[in-house]
This record gives sequence, structure tokens and C-alpha cells, in this order.
Amino acid sequence: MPTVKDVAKLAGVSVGTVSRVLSENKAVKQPLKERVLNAVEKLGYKPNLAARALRTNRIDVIGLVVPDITNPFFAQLAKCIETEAAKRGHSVMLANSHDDAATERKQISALLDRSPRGMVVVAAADTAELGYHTDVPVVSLDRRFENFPLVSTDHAHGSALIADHLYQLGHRDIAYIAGPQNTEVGRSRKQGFISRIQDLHSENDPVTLRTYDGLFDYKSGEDIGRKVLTAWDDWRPTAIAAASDQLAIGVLRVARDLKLDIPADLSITGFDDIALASLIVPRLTTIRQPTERLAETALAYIFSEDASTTVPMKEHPLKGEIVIRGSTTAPEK
Amino acid sequence: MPTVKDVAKLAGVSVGTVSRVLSENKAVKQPLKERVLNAVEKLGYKPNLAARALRTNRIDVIGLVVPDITNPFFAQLAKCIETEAAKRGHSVMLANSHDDAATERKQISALLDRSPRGMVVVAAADTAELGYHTDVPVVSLDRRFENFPLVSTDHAHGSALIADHLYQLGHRDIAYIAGPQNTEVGRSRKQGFISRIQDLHSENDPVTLRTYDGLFDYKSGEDIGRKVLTAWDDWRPTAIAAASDQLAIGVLRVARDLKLDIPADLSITGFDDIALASLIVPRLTTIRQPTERLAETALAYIFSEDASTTVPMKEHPLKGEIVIRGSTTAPEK
DNA sequence: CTGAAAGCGCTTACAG
DNA sequence: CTGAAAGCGCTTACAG
Repeated sequence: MPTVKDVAKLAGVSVGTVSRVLSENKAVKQPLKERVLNAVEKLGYKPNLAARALRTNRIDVIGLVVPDITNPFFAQLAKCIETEAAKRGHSVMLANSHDDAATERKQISALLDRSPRGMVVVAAADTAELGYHTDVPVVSLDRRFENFPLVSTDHAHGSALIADHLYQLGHRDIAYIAGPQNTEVGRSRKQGFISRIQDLHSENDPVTLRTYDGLFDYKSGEDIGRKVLTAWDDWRPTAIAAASDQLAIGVLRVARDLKLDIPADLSITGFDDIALASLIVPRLTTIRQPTERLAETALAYIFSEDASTTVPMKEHPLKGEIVIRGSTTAPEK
Repeated sequence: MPTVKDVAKLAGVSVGTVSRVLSENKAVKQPLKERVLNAVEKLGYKPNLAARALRTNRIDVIGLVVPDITNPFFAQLAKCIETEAAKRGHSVMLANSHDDAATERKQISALLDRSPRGMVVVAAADTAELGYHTDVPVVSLDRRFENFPLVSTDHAHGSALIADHLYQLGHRDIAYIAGPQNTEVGRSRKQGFISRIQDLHSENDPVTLRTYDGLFDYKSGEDIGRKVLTAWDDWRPTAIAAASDQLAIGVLRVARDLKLDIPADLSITGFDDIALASLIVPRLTTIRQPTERLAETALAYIFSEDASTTVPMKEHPLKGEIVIRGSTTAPEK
């Protein structure tokens, strides 16, 4: 592998000049610059990234920690982060926390040890405190990690869109299956839904809402869905709003087992718009998270001055949009 | 950040000794070793990975290039690779090739520039030649990249298991939806299926098999499924075997649109056993790929002597197993 | 068994 | 505008 030295020799300049040509580009005059570039070309020179990293104490890598890359939403997010990072010539280092605080901590410090340019973390649900003092800019994505700035969708807003949609269709008996209440995401989605329903509710035209807390996964959807749907002698919702697509799909599954016709007998909504949402039957009405913009915003922060100057980031959550598909309709009279 | 120097000073030894304690461990006598370890502890010393990389020309990182991390099977694979790498103290650098040869090439050389310990690549479908000459051990996973050693499932074997299963259920009119025929995976699965059916076929008890070529994705399943299922006046399969779960799920979707009862009217099978396969209704009969063992084998190769000595790897594909679920049953008389 | 020293390949003040 | 030189933090022959 050729080094700066080889390039310098071939171009008849000093290594400093080679280095300058390869970076600042200014300063160096045209004739020299050209000779260097030619030598680089001829030798197929590629800078040794480790040496550069040692010198500059910085590496063109973004660390990314997600709870589970197998979760379609996180995979989507990871893909967008990778794309955004690539735009800036950075690679991404991926680790799974398995939604476990201890593993998360281990993974984060493993990545931090490599002194990446920045760090994006989608926090584990049960994240614990662990006081980092690092120069690496860290940003939370989707779920807040510690008290690092958070880039996320406006969950309450998304939930309100769903509430509006169901209300407008005529639903007045609604069940809400919430995500884990030890997560900000779970809480804001639930809160946003409840408070919009409260706004819509009136004495003349009352809305009955029952909420159930679960996790974000399929299984939770199945379990809670079964509970809700087999207690019909008591009370019967005409619509179930779930805090995630995976929950919604779990509910859908149970509903089908129970021979219900979706959406005729029961409307179902999700949240996230994972790829699968439009592949199941019926297609799922849901909230589309702006994943590209989330990734873009997270990386923009990392590369911004603010990240290094400890200026707290202005957090303005990004709006999602409602995607109305076949899983919702007006309730039967 | 403390350095070896600081540790050495505090422990009253030379930096060489510190380094030795941190690596070889042998050689250094107990009393000194202890002092060093104490100093490390007290200072919270962590080695500078860039410096180490510069010196050893090696970094504890595995590069991983997949066509699309959003594809559930690749996500599964990535997760297992990450887990295996972590066991050996390595991090994973992830890149998506978007199933495009040019992007793949770019991503691979970007990762190679960082001189990782090894490189795992799940090739893009339309991979092109690009003659790498690198010291980094490269291994192909699932789909062969160039002529690097391949770790994969025995696709033909898996397909044969499906063929056996359908035949034993009594199916004699079968459609096979193949994956892309410009990929080894697509070809072996198709070939394995066809040849097993040919073995089963006899004059007295003939089997009719029609094959259709597509991609591995949902959409292809929908498109081809529709074509096959709406041409029933001509010929009617009682079972459709698809070359991937995603294809199968696409077929399932169309079948439902056409008011078919699965499996009563039509049996459907997939391949891969992605998480989704057991979440849809009905659950999908499919071939489970041994993802953990695939990841394990790929990394074992990278860390083996063979990888550096250019000894060609013995490629023995790993057997998958059939998972029989609700999407298959005996055909109606 | 341990220390002193060289050197990995860069970048960047410092002169001129 | 360009060169000579120091130094980033390690590891590893080389002596002793």
C-alpha cells in the first residue's frame, strides 16, 4: 500500500504538501496540486484511515445503537441513517441493545471507544442512567437516551390524527392498546390519543374509551386483542387503535382467529407504517413516520456546531401523516 | 483521556510493560502486572483504538454489506453477525448495497479502506466483477460475492423438503414461483424443487409442475400469484411453492383478494422462515434457515487460518429444516 | 522478565 | 505558498 511518502516522492514534493492537497485543498498552488493528484492517481493511493484517526482523533464513522435491527421500524431507521451518513462520507457502526439497559451500556461504550464522529442511539425501553462524559456528540432517535437531545416524531400529534379519523368515521366505542408506559414514546402516543378523544367527547355525543397497556410487539397485540375481543358480553369496541403496527397486526391476527371481518366488524389502526402495514390483508390504516427526515435531522445535529458547543438542541418533533387504508371503515349500525 | 504513558508512570514501569500486560499477559511477572492493572483501573484507562490500529494495521471490526437491511431475512442475518462479532470483541460496520452492483462496489471499498478484520458480504443480485486484491478476508454469505468462499443454506435440499411435503400431502398440481435466476440462490432453490418433483413423478402417478420466475419480494408474489390464480380455466394448481417467504406472502395476499380459502383451496409454502412467517394468517409452512449457524460459520472462517492463507474454504452448505404450519394441507378431492 | 527506542502513516503548527 | 519536523498513542523487535 502506498503512503503519503510514496506520493510525495513521485510528485517531488513534501509529505505536508500531499496532505494539504488531500484535505484543505486551498493554499496549494495549481502546478503542485496537479502533480500530487497525478501521483495519487498513478499509485492508487488511499489514505490510511487509522493514521488519520490517530492524528485527528476523529474517524468518519457514526455509531448506531438500536434495540433490535430485526424490528422493521428500526431497520428502516438504520437504513436511512446509513444513507445520510454515506452522503457525508461516513460509515455506520451498528449494535443491538436487545432492549436491555446493561447490553446497551456495553454496546455504547464499545462504539464510543472507537471515537466515532457521532453517535445515534435509539434507547432501550428500560434504559438506565449511566452518566457519560464524552466529547462525541450523541443524539437520541425515536426514544430518548439519557438526557441527550431527541429527534422524534410528534407522537401525540399522530395519535390525535388517528383519534380524529376514527371519530369522523363514527366510532364511539374505542379501545386503545398502548405501548410500554416506561417509554416516552408509549406515553406520548397514549396521552395524545386520550386527550384528543376527551376533546371530541361531549354529553350529547359521548365517546367510550378504554385503554390497555402492553408492549410494542405482535405478541402483546395478540394477547391484549384476545382479552378485549372475548369480553364482548361486557362492552364492545367498534374500533381498536394500537400504539404500533406490530401491535395492530397482532390484534388483526386474533380478530381473524375469532372469525371477525375486518374492517366491517372492527376497525383497526396502527402506528409507524412499517413496510408490512401495506402488505397484510386488509392493509393497515396507520401513521407514517417521517423516517428519512428523522435520520436527516439526527445527523444534521451531529454535524452541527451545537453538538460540540453543548448548546441544547431545539427539539421540534417532526409531524407524521395519516395513511388511510382498508383496515378502517364506519362502524355498522 | 489517560494513555499508556500515564499508566506507566503511575505504575512505575515502562510503557512497553503496560502494553504487554494489556495484551500477551504472559511474560510479565505477577507483581508488576498487578501494579499495572491497578493503575489502569484507577485511571480508567482505555486504549486508543486508532493508535493500536495504526500500529497493528488491524481493527476489531467486521464489515457487513447486505442488499437491504430492511429485508427481514437480511436483518436477521445482520443481527446474528453482530452477535457473533461481539463474542469476539468486534463491532460491525454495516452498509446497504441497495441490490445494485455499483453501490455494492463503492460500499465494499469504503469499508475495506477502514481495514476491518474481515468482511462479510451478502451479494447484490446483479453483482458485477470487480477483482479485489485485499488482505482482508472476505466471505460471501447467503449469496456468493465474486468467487469468495460462500457460507449458505443448502437451498436445493430445502426445496426438496418442500417438494416432499407437498407430494406427501397428495398435491399433484403444483406451481413453483422461483426467485431471480441471475442469483445462485434463486437457481438452486428452483433446481432443487424441480429435480425432486421429477424424482417423485411417475407414469402411474404423474405430477404436473409449472414454474414461474420472479424476484424474491412481496410484489413479485402478488403479480405472479395473480397470473397463476386467474388462469384457472386452463390449469389449476392445488399448491403454490414460493422461493421465499416474501413471495409466498404476496401470493397469500392475492389469494385472499380472490376469496380463496388458504389452505383449503390452495396450499402455499415459503422459504426462509422470517419472523413474519409465523405472524400472518394462516401461519406459513416454510424452510427455516439456520441463521445463527450461518453467521457463526462465516465468522469462524474469517478468524481461521485459512482465510489468510488463501486455502480455499471447504464449502458445506448448512441444512435448513422444514417448519410445517397452517398454510398447507391435503388438497380437496 | 523488563526497559529504551523505533516507527506505524498521517496532520499541523512553525518557519521561511 | 511550501518544507522540515514534531507528535498522535500504541506495539514490538532488540538488548540486557
